[in-house]
Amino acid sequence: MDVVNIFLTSELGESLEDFVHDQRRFTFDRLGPEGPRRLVEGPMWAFVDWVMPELAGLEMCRRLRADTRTADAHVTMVLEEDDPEDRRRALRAGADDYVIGPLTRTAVLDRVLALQSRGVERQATRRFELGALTIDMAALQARWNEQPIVLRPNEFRLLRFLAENPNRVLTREDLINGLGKREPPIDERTVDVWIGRLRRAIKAAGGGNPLRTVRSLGYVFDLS
Amino acid sequence: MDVVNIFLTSELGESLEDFVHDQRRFTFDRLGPEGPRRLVEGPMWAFVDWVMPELAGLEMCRRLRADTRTADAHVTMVLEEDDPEDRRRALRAGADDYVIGPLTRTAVLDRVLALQSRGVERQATRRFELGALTIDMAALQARWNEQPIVLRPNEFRLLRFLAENPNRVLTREDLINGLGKREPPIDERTVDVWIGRLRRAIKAAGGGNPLRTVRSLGYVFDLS
DNA sequence: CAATCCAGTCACAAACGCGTCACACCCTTG
DNA sequence: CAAGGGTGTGACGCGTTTGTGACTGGATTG
Repeated sequence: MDVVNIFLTSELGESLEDFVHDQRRFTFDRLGPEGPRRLVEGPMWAFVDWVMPELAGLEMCRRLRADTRTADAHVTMVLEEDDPEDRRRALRAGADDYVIGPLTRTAVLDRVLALQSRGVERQATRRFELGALTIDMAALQARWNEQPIVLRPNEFRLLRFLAENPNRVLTREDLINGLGKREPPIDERTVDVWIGRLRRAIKAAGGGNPLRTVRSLGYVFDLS
Repeated sequence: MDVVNIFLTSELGESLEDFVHDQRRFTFDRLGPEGPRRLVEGPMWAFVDWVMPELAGLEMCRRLRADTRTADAHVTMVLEEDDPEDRRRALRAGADDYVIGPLTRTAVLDRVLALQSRGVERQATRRFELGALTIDMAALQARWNEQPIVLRPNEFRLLRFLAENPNRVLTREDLINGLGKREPPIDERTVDVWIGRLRRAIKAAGGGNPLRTVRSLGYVFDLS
Protein backbone atom coordinates (compact mmCIF):
# COMPACT_ATOMS: atom_id res chain seq x y z
CA MET A 1 0.00 0.00 0.00
CA ASP A 2 1.31 3.37 -0.99
CA VAL A 3 2.03 5.97 1.56
CA VAL A 4 -0.42 8.80 1.37
CA ASN A 5 1.07 12.25 1.58
CA ILE A 6 -1.07 14.87 3.16
CA PHE A 7 -0.29 18.55 2.88
CA LEU A 8 -1.97 21.11 5.08
CA THR A 9 -1.81 24.82 5.25
CA SER A 10 -2.95 24.77 8.87
CA GLU A 11 -1.32 23.46 12.02
CA LEU A 12 -3.42 20.36 12.06
CA GLY A 13 -0.59 18.20 10.80
CA GLU A 14 1.17 17.57 14.09
CA SER A 15 -2.07 16.71 15.78
CA LEU A 16 -2.80 14.22 13.05
CA GLU A 17 0.62 12.74 13.31
CA ASP A 18 -0.21 11.62 16.83
CA PHE A 19 -3.63 10.50 15.87
CA VAL A 20 -2.53 7.98 13.30
CA HIS A 21 1.06 7.66 14.34
CA ASP A 22 1.24 3.90 14.42
CA GLN A 23 -0.09 3.38 10.98
CA ARG A 24 2.84 4.53 8.95
CA ARG A 25 0.56 4.96 6.01
CA PHE A 26 0.57 8.73 6.06
CA THR A 27 3.03 11.53 5.96
CA PHE A 28 2.11 15.04 6.90
CA ASP A 29 3.69 18.21 5.69
CA ARG A 30 3.06 21.84 6.33
CA LEU A 31 2.27 23.65 3.13
CA GLY A 32 3.79 27.09 2.81
CA PRO A 33 3.91 29.60 -0.01
CA GLU A 34 6.86 27.81 -1.56
CA GLY A 35 4.96 24.52 -1.68
CA PRO A 36 5.77 21.28 0.13
CA ARG A 37 9.02 21.07 2.03
CA ARG A 38 10.02 17.66 0.81
CA LEU A 39 9.65 15.75 -2.37
CA VAL A 40 7.35 12.80 -2.08
CA GLU A 41 6.09 9.84 -4.01
CA GLY A 42 2.66 8.38 -4.03
CA PRO A 43 -0.78 9.86 -3.82
CA MET A 44 -1.01 13.36 -2.46
CA TRP A 45 -3.79 15.20 -0.75
CA ALA A 46 -3.67 18.87 0.00
CA PHE A 47 -6.01 20.74 2.31
CA VAL A 48 -5.88 24.43 1.66
CA ASP A 49 -7.44 26.96 3.96
CA TRP A 50 -9.46 29.69 2.40
CA VAL A 51 -7.57 32.28 4.37
CA MET A 52 -3.93 31.80 5.11
CA PRO A 53 -1.41 33.93 6.93
CA GLU A 54 0.79 34.63 3.98
CA LEU A 55 -1.14 33.72 0.90
CA ALA A 56 -4.70 33.53 -0.29
CA GLY A 57 -6.02 30.00 -0.54
CA LEU A 58 -6.99 30.43 -4.15
CA GLU A 59 -3.50 31.47 -5.06
CA MET A 60 -2.10 28.48 -3.18
CA CYS A 61 -4.42 26.30 -5.17
CA ARG A 62 -3.21 27.64 -8.46
CA ARG A 63 0.39 27.22 -7.44
CA LEU A 64 -0.13 23.60 -6.51
CA ARG A 65 -1.55 22.97 -9.94
CA ALA A 66 1.19 24.85 -11.70
CA ASP A 67 3.94 23.07 -9.78
CA THR A 68 4.81 19.85 -11.56
CA ARG A 69 5.60 18.19 -8.23
CA THR A 70 2.10 18.70 -6.95
CA ALA A 71 0.04 18.94 -10.09
CA ASP A 72 -1.43 15.52 -9.39
CA ALA A 73 -2.43 16.23 -5.83
CA HIS A 74 -6.01 15.99 -4.82
CA VAL A 75 -6.76 19.46 -3.53
CA THR A 76 -9.50 20.09 -1.00
CA MET A 77 -10.33 23.67 -0.21
CA VAL A 78 -11.40 24.47 3.33
CA LEU A 79 -14.11 27.09 3.34
CA GLU A 80 -15.17 28.95 6.43
CA GLU A 81 -18.80 29.09 5.47
CA ASP A 82 -20.95 27.68 2.76
CA ASP A 83 -20.86 30.41 0.16
CA PRO A 84 -21.78 29.08 -3.29
CA GLU A 85 -19.69 31.75 -4.94
CA ASP A 86 -16.62 30.77 -2.97
CA ARG A 87 -17.18 27.15 -3.82
CA ARG A 88 -17.18 27.93 -7.48
CA ARG A 89 -14.10 30.07 -7.16
CA ALA A 90 -12.30 27.27 -5.38
CA LEU A 91 -13.11 24.74 -8.04
CA ARG A 92 -12.13 27.10 -10.79
CA ALA A 93 -8.80 27.68 -9.13
CA GLY A 94 -8.13 23.99 -9.46
CA ALA A 95 -9.52 22.47 -6.28
CA ASP A 96 -11.03 19.02 -6.63
CA ASP A 97 -13.54 19.47 -3.89
CA TYR A 98 -14.16 21.37 -0.71
CA VAL A 99 -15.26 21.00 2.86
CA ILE A 100 -17.02 23.53 4.98
CA GLY A 101 -14.67 24.26 7.84
CA PRO A 102 -13.34 24.28 10.39
CA LEU A 103 -11.17 21.37 9.46
CA THR A 104 -11.03 18.55 11.98
CA ARG A 105 -8.82 15.54 12.22
CA THR A 106 -11.56 13.17 11.36
CA ALA A 107 -12.71 15.30 8.46
CA VAL A 108 -9.26 15.01 6.93
CA LEU A 109 -8.99 11.29 7.35
CA ASP A 110 -12.56 10.65 6.32
CA ARG A 111 -12.00 12.50 3.16
CA VAL A 112 -8.69 10.94 2.28
CA LEU A 113 -9.68 7.41 3.07
CA ALA A 114 -13.03 7.64 1.39
CA LEU A 115 -11.64 8.99 -1.81
CA GLN A 116 -8.62 6.81 -1.74
CA SER A 117 -10.42 3.57 -1.24
CA ARG A 118 -12.80 4.10 -4.08
CA GLY A 119 -11.19 6.65 -6.30
CA VAL A 120 -10.18 6.03 -9.84
CA GLU A 121 -6.56 6.09 -10.70
CA ARG A 122 -5.60 9.67 -10.61
CA GLN A 123 -4.24 10.26 -14.04
CA ALA A 124 -1.78 13.04 -14.51
CA THR A 125 -4.08 15.95 -14.04
CA ARG A 126 -2.48 18.17 -16.50
CA ARG A 127 -3.69 21.62 -16.23
CA PHE A 128 -2.47 24.08 -18.80
CA GLU A 129 -2.38 27.73 -18.10
CA LEU A 130 -1.49 29.68 -21.19
CA GLY A 131 -2.10 33.32 -20.67
CA ALA A 132 -5.79 33.83 -20.20
CA LEU A 133 -6.51 30.29 -21.30
CA THR A 134 -6.90 27.40 -18.86
CA ILE A 135 -7.36 23.81 -19.86
CA ASP A 136 -8.42 21.34 -17.22
CA MET A 137 -7.75 17.83 -18.39
CA ALA A 138 -9.59 16.18 -15.51
CA ALA A 139 -12.84 18.00 -15.95
CA LEU A 140 -12.19 18.31 -19.68
CA GLN A 141 -13.02 21.92 -19.61
CA ALA A 142 -11.42 25.04 -21.00
CA ARG A 143 -11.80 28.56 -19.77
CA TRP A 144 -10.86 32.01 -20.88
CA ASN A 145 -10.31 34.12 -17.79
CA GLU A 146 -12.50 31.86 -15.69
CA GLN A 147 -15.20 32.01 -18.36
CA PRO A 148 -16.03 28.50 -19.58
CA ILE A 149 -15.57 27.82 -23.27
CA VAL A 150 -18.23 25.56 -24.70
CA LEU A 151 -16.41 23.05 -26.84
CA ARG A 152 -17.43 19.98 -28.74
CA PRO A 153 -15.27 16.91 -28.34
CA ASN A 154 -13.27 17.48 -31.46
CA GLU A 155 -12.77 21.12 -30.73
CA PHE A 156 -11.49 20.30 -27.27
CA ARG A 157 -9.01 17.84 -28.66
CA LEU A 158 -7.87 20.40 -31.18
CA LEU A 159 -7.41 23.09 -28.58
CA ARG A 160 -5.54 20.71 -26.36
CA PHE A 161 -3.17 19.67 -29.10
CA LEU A 162 -2.52 23.24 -30.12
CA ALA A 163 -1.93 24.26 -26.53
CA GLU A 164 0.49 21.41 -26.06
CA ASN A 165 2.58 22.77 -28.91
CA PRO A 166 2.49 26.49 -28.47
CA ASN A 167 4.50 28.86 -30.61
CA ARG A 168 5.04 26.22 -33.21
CA VAL A 169 3.56 26.07 -36.64
CA LEU A 170 1.46 22.96 -37.00
CA THR A 171 0.57 21.85 -40.48
CA ARG A 172 -2.87 20.60 -41.26
CA GLU A 173 -1.39 17.15 -41.44
CA ASP A 174 0.10 17.55 -37.96
CA LEU A 175 -3.25 18.49 -36.61
CA ILE A 176 -5.06 15.61 -38.25
CA ASN A 177 -2.50 13.18 -36.88
CA GLY A 178 -2.42 14.95 -33.54
CA LEU A 179 -6.10 14.28 -33.10
CA GLY A 180 -5.56 10.68 -34.02
CA LYS A 181 -7.66 10.69 -37.14
CA ARG A 182 -6.34 8.06 -39.48
CA GLU A 183 -9.38 6.24 -40.73
CA PRO A 184 -10.94 7.41 -42.87
CA PRO A 185 -8.43 9.85 -44.34
CA ILE A 186 -9.41 13.40 -43.59
CA ASP A 187 -9.37 16.14 -46.18
CA GLU A 188 -6.85 18.76 -45.13
CA ARG A 189 -9.26 21.57 -45.84
CA THR A 190 -11.44 20.21 -43.08
CA VAL A 191 -8.91 21.49 -40.58
CA ASP A 192 -9.82 25.00 -41.62
CA VAL A 193 -13.36 24.35 -40.55
CA TRP A 194 -12.18 22.96 -37.23
CA ILE A 195 -10.13 26.06 -36.59
CA GLY A 196 -13.02 28.26 -37.53
CA ARG A 197 -15.33 26.52 -35.13
CA LEU A 198 -12.78 26.63 -32.34
CA ARG A 199 -12.19 30.32 -32.85
CA ARG A 200 -15.88 31.01 -32.73
CA ALA A 201 -16.23 29.08 -29.49
CA ILE A 202 -13.41 30.99 -27.82
CA LYS A 203 -14.83 34.25 -29.00
CA ALA A 204 -18.24 33.32 -27.64
CA ALA A 205 -16.59 33.02 -24.23
CA GLY A 206 -15.25 36.53 -24.55
CA GLY A 207 -11.79 35.37 -25.52
CA GLY A 208 -9.33 36.72 -28.03
CA ASN A 209 -7.84 34.84 -30.93
CA PRO A 210 -4.77 32.87 -29.89
CA LEU A 211 -4.91 30.88 -33.13
CA ARG A 212 -2.82 32.52 -35.83
CA THR A 213 -2.96 31.42 -39.43
CA VAL A 214 0.34 30.88 -41.17
CA ARG A 215 -0.42 31.17 -44.79
CA SER A 216 0.32 28.12 -46.90
CA LEU A 217 1.68 26.27 -43.87
CA GLY A 218 -0.76 25.82 -41.06
CA TYR A 219 -1.69 27.30 -37.71
CA VAL A 220 0.10 28.39 -34.54
CA PHE A 221 -1.12 28.66 -31.01
CA ASP A 222 0.24 32.07 -30.17
CA LEU A 223 1.41 32.54 -26.62
CA SER A 224 1.80 36.22 -26.11
CA MET B 1 -8.66 10.32 22.31
CA ASP B 2 -12.35 9.66 22.03
CA VAL B 3 -14.14 7.30 24.31
CA VAL B 4 -15.25 4.15 22.59
CA ASN B 5 -18.84 3.18 23.24
CA ILE B 6 -19.64 -0.48 23.20
CA PHE B 7 -23.16 -1.81 22.95
CA LEU B 8 -24.00 -5.42 23.63
CA THR B 9 -27.18 -7.39 23.37
CA SER B 10 -25.84 -9.93 25.87
CA GLU B 11 -25.02 -9.64 29.52
CA LEU B 12 -21.34 -9.43 28.91
CA GLY B 13 -21.26 -5.72 29.53
CA GLU B 14 -20.99 -5.72 33.30
CA SER B 15 -18.30 -8.28 33.21
CA LEU B 16 -16.35 -6.15 30.78
CA GLU B 17 -16.84 -3.09 32.87
CA ASP B 18 -14.84 -4.69 35.62
CA PHE B 19 -12.32 -6.04 33.23
CA VAL B 20 -11.23 -2.72 31.79
CA HIS B 21 -12.62 -0.48 34.43
CA ASP B 22 -9.45 1.41 35.10
CA GLN B 23 -8.86 2.47 31.54
CA ARG B 24 -11.68 4.91 31.17
CA ARG B 25 -11.58 4.56 27.43
CA PHE B 26 -14.73 2.53 27.08
CA THR B 27 -18.35 2.76 28.01
CA PHE B 28 -20.65 -0.23 27.97
CA ASP B 29 -24.35 -0.31 27.43
CA ARG B 30 -26.94 -3.00 27.22
CA LEU B 31 -28.69 -2.93 23.89
CA GLY B 32 -32.40 -3.65 24.02
CA PRO B 33 -35.13 -3.49 21.39
CA GLU B 34 -35.47 0.24 21.86
CA GLY B 35 -31.80 0.83 21.16
CA PRO B 36 -29.12 2.17 23.47
CA ARG B 37 -30.23 3.57 26.80
CA ARG B 38 -28.09 6.66 26.68
CA LEU B 39 -26.97 8.97 23.98
CA VAL B 40 -23.27 8.93 23.38
CA GLU B 41 -20.61 10.65 21.37
CA GLY B 42 -17.61 9.17 19.69
CA PRO B 43 -17.01 5.87 17.97
CA MET B 44 -19.53 3.13 18.64
CA TRP B 45 -19.26 -0.58 18.43
CA ALA B 46 -22.25 -2.85 18.69
CA PHE B 47 -22.15 -6.61 19.21
CA VAL B 48 -25.41 -8.19 18.26
CA ASP B 49 -26.27 -11.75 19.08
CA TRP B 50 -27.80 -13.82 16.38
CA VAL B 51 -30.52 -14.96 18.74
CA MET B 52 -31.82 -12.59 21.34
CA PRO B 53 -34.47 -12.91 23.96
CA GLU B 54 -36.86 -10.39 22.53
CA LEU B 55 -35.74 -9.65 19.01
CA ALA B 56 -34.01 -11.37 16.15
CA GLY B 57 -30.43 -10.24 15.66
CA LEU B 58 -31.00 -9.31 12.09
CA GLU B 59 -33.85 -7.04 13.02
CA MET B 60 -31.71 -5.44 15.69
CA CYS B 61 -29.09 -4.82 13.09
CA ARG B 62 -31.51 -3.06 10.80
CA ARG B 63 -32.81 -0.93 13.62
CA LEU B 64 -29.33 0.21 14.53
CA ARG B 65 -28.79 1.33 11.00
CA ALA B 66 -32.11 3.07 10.77
CA ASP B 67 -31.62 4.91 14.05
CA THR B 68 -29.74 8.11 13.41
CA ARG B 69 -28.13 7.88 16.82
CA THR B 70 -26.44 4.62 15.96
CA ALA B 71 -26.17 4.73 12.21
CA ASP B 72 -22.43 5.21 12.48
CA ALA B 73 -21.87 2.29 14.78
CA HIS B 74 -19.62 -0.51 13.78
CA VAL B 75 -21.88 -3.53 14.03
CA THR B 76 -20.49 -6.96 14.67
CA MET B 77 -22.88 -9.86 14.43
CA VAL B 78 -22.30 -12.78 16.78
CA LEU B 79 -23.05 -16.04 15.03
CA GLU B 80 -23.43 -19.32 16.86
CA GLU B 81 -21.90 -21.35 14.13
CA ASP B 82 -20.17 -20.70 10.86
CA ASP B 83 -23.01 -20.79 8.37
CA PRO B 84 -22.10 -18.98 5.12
CA GLU B 85 -25.73 -18.21 4.53
CA ASP B 86 -26.10 -16.53 7.90
CA ARG B 87 -22.96 -14.53 7.30
CA ARG B 88 -24.36 -13.11 4.14
CA ARG B 89 -27.66 -12.35 5.76
CA ALA B 90 -25.89 -10.52 8.56
CA LEU B 91 -23.89 -8.36 6.24
CA ARG B 92 -26.91 -7.59 4.15
CA ALA B 93 -28.81 -6.49 7.21
CA GLY B 94 -26.15 -3.86 7.75
CA ALA B 95 -23.53 -5.58 9.89
CA ASP B 96 -19.96 -4.58 9.24
CA ASP B 97 -18.50 -7.92 10.19
CA TYR B 98 -19.17 -10.97 12.32
CA VAL B 99 -17.58 -13.31 14.82
CA ILE B 100 -18.31 -16.93 15.40
CA GLY B 101 -19.58 -17.16 18.98
CA PRO B 102 -19.72 -17.56 21.80
CA LEU B 103 -18.66 -14.04 22.59
CA THR B 104 -15.99 -13.64 25.24
CA ARG B 105 -14.62 -10.64 27.00
CA THR B 106 -11.33 -10.84 25.24
CA ALA B 107 -12.97 -11.39 21.89
CA VAL B 108 -14.82 -8.13 22.26
CA LEU B 109 -11.83 -6.08 23.26
CA ASP B 110 -9.52 -7.71 20.76
CA ARG B 111 -11.97 -6.92 18.07
CA VAL B 112 -12.52 -3.33 19.03
CA LEU B 113 -8.87 -2.60 19.49
CA ALA B 114 -7.87 -4.40 16.34
CA LEU B 115 -10.36 -2.61 14.18
CA GLN B 116 -9.70 0.67 15.81
CA SER B 117 -5.99 0.61 15.23
CA ARG B 118 -6.18 -0.99 11.84
CA GLY B 119 -7.64 2.21 10.61
CA VAL B 120 -10.28 4.73 10.99
CA GLU B 121 -11.48 3.24 7.78
CA ARG B 122 -14.73 2.01 9.16
CA GLN B 123 -15.74 5.47 10.14
CA ALA B 124 -14.10 6.95 7.17
CA THR B 125 -16.60 6.28 4.50
CA ARG B 126 -19.57 7.02 6.61
CA ARG B 127 -20.88 10.38 5.65
CA PHE B 128 -20.42 12.73 2.77
CA GLU B 129 -21.63 16.22 2.08
CA LEU B 130 -21.41 17.76 -1.34
CA GLY B 131 -23.40 20.91 -1.69
CA ALA B 132 -27.05 20.06 -1.35
CA LEU B 133 -26.30 16.38 -1.48
CA THR B 134 -25.68 14.25 1.58
CA ILE B 135 -24.63 10.65 1.36
CA ASP B 136 -24.88 8.51 4.43
CA MET B 137 -22.93 5.33 3.95
CA ALA B 138 -24.08 3.78 7.16
CA ALA B 139 -27.76 4.22 6.62
CA LEU B 140 -27.28 3.67 2.91
CA GLN B 141 -29.24 6.77 2.23
CA ALA B 142 -28.78 9.90 0.22
CA ARG B 143 -30.55 13.19 0.66
CA TRP B 144 -31.01 16.33 -1.31
CA ASN B 145 -31.48 19.15 1.16
CA GLU B 146 -32.75 16.77 3.82
CA GLN B 147 -35.15 15.27 1.31
CA PRO B 148 -34.46 11.53 1.07
CA ILE B 149 -33.59 10.17 -2.33
CA VAL B 150 -35.07 6.76 -2.97
CA LEU B 151 -32.26 4.72 -4.44
CA ARG B 152 -31.84 1.11 -5.33
CA PRO B 153 -28.60 -0.53 -4.26
CA ASN B 154 -26.87 -0.13 -7.56
CA GLU B 155 -27.93 3.47 -7.91
CA PHE B 156 -26.59 4.20 -4.47
CA ARG B 157 -23.23 2.75 -5.31
CA LEU B 158 -23.15 4.73 -8.52
CA LEU B 159 -23.96 7.97 -6.78
CA ARG B 160 -21.39 7.27 -4.15
CA PHE B 161 -18.66 6.60 -6.65
CA LEU B 162 -19.48 9.67 -8.69
CA ALA B 163 -19.57 11.81 -5.58
CA GLU B 164 -16.22 10.47 -4.48
CA ASN B 165 -14.69 11.66 -7.72
CA PRO B 166 -16.25 15.03 -8.30
CA ASN B 167 -15.29 17.35 -11.09
CA ARG B 168 -13.60 14.78 -13.18
CA VAL B 169 -14.79 12.93 -16.16
CA LEU B 170 -15.42 9.28 -15.42
CA THR B 171 -15.60 7.01 -18.40
CA ARG B 172 -18.17 4.28 -18.55
CA GLU B 173 -15.37 1.87 -17.90
CA ASP B 174 -14.34 3.78 -14.78
CA LEU B 175 -17.85 3.56 -13.52
CA ILE B 176 -18.22 -0.13 -14.20
CA ASN B 177 -14.93 -0.84 -12.46
CA GLY B 178 -15.76 1.59 -9.71
CA LEU B 179 -18.85 -0.37 -8.85
CA GLY B 180 -16.80 -3.52 -8.84
CA LYS B 181 -18.56 -5.19 -11.71
CA ARG B 182 -16.13 -7.46 -13.46
CA GLU B 183 -18.00 -10.69 -13.83
CA PRO B 184 -19.89 -10.93 -16.00
CA PRO B 185 -18.61 -8.16 -18.24
CA ILE B 186 -21.02 -5.28 -18.39
CA ASP B 187 -21.99 -3.57 -21.59
CA GLU B 188 -20.83 0.02 -21.46
CA ARG B 189 -24.17 1.28 -22.71
CA THR B 190 -25.72 -0.09 -19.57
CA VAL B 191 -24.07 2.74 -17.68
CA ASP B 192 -26.31 5.15 -19.55
CA VAL B 193 -29.29 3.39 -18.12
CA TRP B 194 -27.83 3.55 -14.61
CA ILE B 195 -27.29 7.27 -15.00
CA GLY B 196 -30.78 7.75 -16.30
CA ARG B 197 -32.28 5.92 -13.35
CA LEU B 198 -30.12 7.81 -10.89
CA ARG B 199 -31.08 11.13 -12.40
CA ARG B 200 -34.71 10.30 -12.21
CA ALA B 201 -34.39 9.33 -8.55
CA ILE B 202 -32.63 12.56 -7.66
CA LYS B 203 -35.19 14.57 -9.54
CA ALA B 204 -38.00 12.76 -7.77
CA ALA B 205 -36.52 14.02 -4.50
CA GLY B 206 -36.66 17.57 -5.78
CA GLY B 207 -32.98 17.68 -6.59
CA GLY B 208 -31.18 19.24 -9.50
CA ASN B 209 -29.00 17.42 -11.95
CA PRO B 210 -25.44 17.21 -10.70
CA LEU B 211 -24.63 14.58 -13.31
CA ARG B 212 -23.29 16.16 -16.46
CA THR B 213 -22.86 14.17 -19.62
CA VAL B 214 -19.58 14.59 -21.43
CA ARG B 215 -20.32 13.52 -24.91
CA SER B 216 -18.32 10.61 -26.25
CA LEU B 217 -16.41 10.30 -22.97
CA GLY B 218 -18.47 9.75 -19.89
CA TYR B 219 -20.06 11.54 -16.99
CA VAL B 220 -19.02 14.05 -14.36
CA PHE B 221 -20.38 14.74 -10.94
CA ASP B 222 -20.54 18.51 -11.10
CA LEU B 223 -19.80 20.25 -7.88
CA SER B 224 -20.75 23.84 -8.31
C1' DC C 1 -3.97 44.59 -63.12
C1' DA C 2 -5.17 39.92 -63.96
C1' DA C 3 -4.57 35.31 -62.70
C1' DT C 4 -3.96 32.37 -58.91
C1' DC C 5 -3.85 30.77 -54.59
C1' DC C 6 -5.53 30.29 -50.16
C1' DA C 7 -8.32 30.59 -46.05
C1' DG C 8 -12.98 31.71 -43.84
C1' DT C 9 -17.62 30.48 -43.85
C1' DC C 10 -22.06 28.31 -44.85
C1' DA C 11 -25.39 24.67 -45.51
C1' DC C 12 -26.26 19.97 -45.51
C1' DA C 13 -26.31 15.02 -45.11
C1' DA C 14 -24.51 11.21 -42.81
C1' DA C 15 -22.86 9.27 -38.71
C1' DC C 16 -22.69 9.19 -34.10
C1' DG C 17 -23.90 9.21 -29.25
C1' DC C 18 -27.25 9.46 -25.74
C1' DG C 19 -31.77 8.97 -23.31
C1' DT C 20 -35.37 6.02 -22.84
C1' DC C 21 -38.44 2.10 -23.05
C1' DA C 22 -39.90 -2.55 -22.73
C1' DC C 23 -38.67 -7.00 -21.76
C1' DA C 24 -36.42 -11.01 -19.77
C1' DC C 25 -33.92 -12.80 -16.15
C1' DC C 26 -32.58 -13.06 -11.86
C1' DC C 27 -32.87 -13.02 -6.64
C1' DT C 28 -35.51 -12.21 -2.69
C1' DT C 29 -39.76 -12.66 0.22
C1' DG C 30 -43.84 -14.18 1.89
C1' DC D 1 -44.24 -21.75 -5.34
C1' DA D 2 -46.02 -17.42 -6.57
C1' DA D 3 -45.35 -12.49 -6.44
C1' DG D 4 -42.55 -8.59 -6.69
C1' DG D 5 -38.76 -5.70 -7.14
C1' DG D 6 -33.95 -4.93 -9.02
C1' DT D 7 -30.93 -5.19 -12.98
C1' DG D 8 -28.83 -5.92 -17.59
C1' DT D 9 -29.72 -5.58 -22.48
C1' DG D 10 -31.44 -4.79 -27.23
C1' DA D 11 -33.87 -1.55 -29.84
C1' DC D 12 -35.72 2.80 -31.21
C1' DG D 13 -35.72 7.73 -31.95
C1' DC D 14 -33.95 12.14 -31.51
C1' DG D 15 -30.64 15.75 -31.18
C1' DT D 16 -25.78 16.79 -31.87
C1' DT D 17 -21.54 16.51 -34.02
C1' DT D 18 -18.76 16.45 -37.95
C1' DG D 19 -16.71 15.96 -42.64
C1' DT D 20 -17.38 17.87 -47.09
C1' DG D 21 -18.31 20.67 -51.29
C1' DA D 22 -19.26 25.18 -52.72
C1' DC D 23 -18.93 29.97 -52.52
C1' DT D 24 -16.59 34.26 -51.23
C1' DG D 25 -13.22 37.61 -50.49
C1' DG D 26 -8.62 38.76 -49.45
C1' DA D 27 -3.65 38.00 -50.35
C1' DT D 28 0.06 36.92 -53.51
C1' DT D 29 2.46 36.79 -57.64
C1' DG D 30 3.97 37.83 -62.22
